[in-house]
Amino acid sequence: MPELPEVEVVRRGLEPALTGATLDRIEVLEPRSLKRHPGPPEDFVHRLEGQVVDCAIRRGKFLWFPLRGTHEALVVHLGMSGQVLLGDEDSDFGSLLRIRLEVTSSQGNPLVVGFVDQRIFGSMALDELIPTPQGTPAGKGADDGRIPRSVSHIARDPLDPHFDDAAFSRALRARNTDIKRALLDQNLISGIGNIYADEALWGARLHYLTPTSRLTAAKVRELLAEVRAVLQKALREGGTSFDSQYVNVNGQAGYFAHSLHAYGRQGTPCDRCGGILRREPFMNRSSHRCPSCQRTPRNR
DNA sequence: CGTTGGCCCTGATCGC
DNA sequence: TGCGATCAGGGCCAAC
Repeated sequence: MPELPEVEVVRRGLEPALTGATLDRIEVLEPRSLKRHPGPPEDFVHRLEGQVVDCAIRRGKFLWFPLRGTHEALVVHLGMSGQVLLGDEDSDFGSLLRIRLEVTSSQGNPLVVGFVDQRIFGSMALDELIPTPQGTPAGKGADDGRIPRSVSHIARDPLDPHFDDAAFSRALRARNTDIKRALLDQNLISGIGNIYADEALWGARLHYLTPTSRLTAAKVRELLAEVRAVLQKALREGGTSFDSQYVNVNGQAGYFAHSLHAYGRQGTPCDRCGGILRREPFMNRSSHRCPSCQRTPRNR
């Protein structure tokens, strides 16, 4: 479940179950799901077994779980198709189950966490926590500034109270690229993927190829407001689910797909002006826009 | 340095 | 029904 709202839904599902939980037994069914882990699967398993999870933190689309009394964390990224499901020893997580974690909750209840991932673009890893210069909470659910080394290059996300709007605006406008590529650059602003980029650009009436250098500070503020509005609304509706692939920790789908204005709506009328929405190739994926209220920018 | 294209994967679905 | 082509919501990194 890739973008910020879907990952936050997962974090909120895991937080009460895993805070204070002990990792009893770990089974790696697909070693490629550990591609971010620096050692072999046995190393991952042995270093993790017996550890206690302290909390559940998210920055952008990355999740991590600091381990009590250590400077390490279990890092989770869902990639394009990852799910984290909660169950018990009788749960059948299906043939796409890649990693299985047996835990005992802080209440003493046995639980099983299933990491399911069709495309194996997602992964789990054990990583060192390093301090950030500012020391402010590193992400949602954090109470200190420590962050996994492998996540430290990821920018804060727009729902983070420490996200710096003015610095973002300056950095964005200094770039020599188009606005959608910039919105998808997790080193500049994190948590936005193809769906919410298209939705925010529709909201701000911006074509995805608009050069960032042409944006005024006021337009960036407007865009940022649209980004936040769409992310928050999606979060309230439990995220976007097109199929059974994008679900919360209990396997349930979100409702935001009903609220989309642009993504996946090619051929249907724009909710704002009635123009027929288009889907166009972009960066080996696709972009969705209204041809009349998101006009193609003039060259230069 | 910043920017960009290509690539990593599997499985569901579509069109012939 | 069979089968190849196409597509999927992400991130990394080599090459420029």
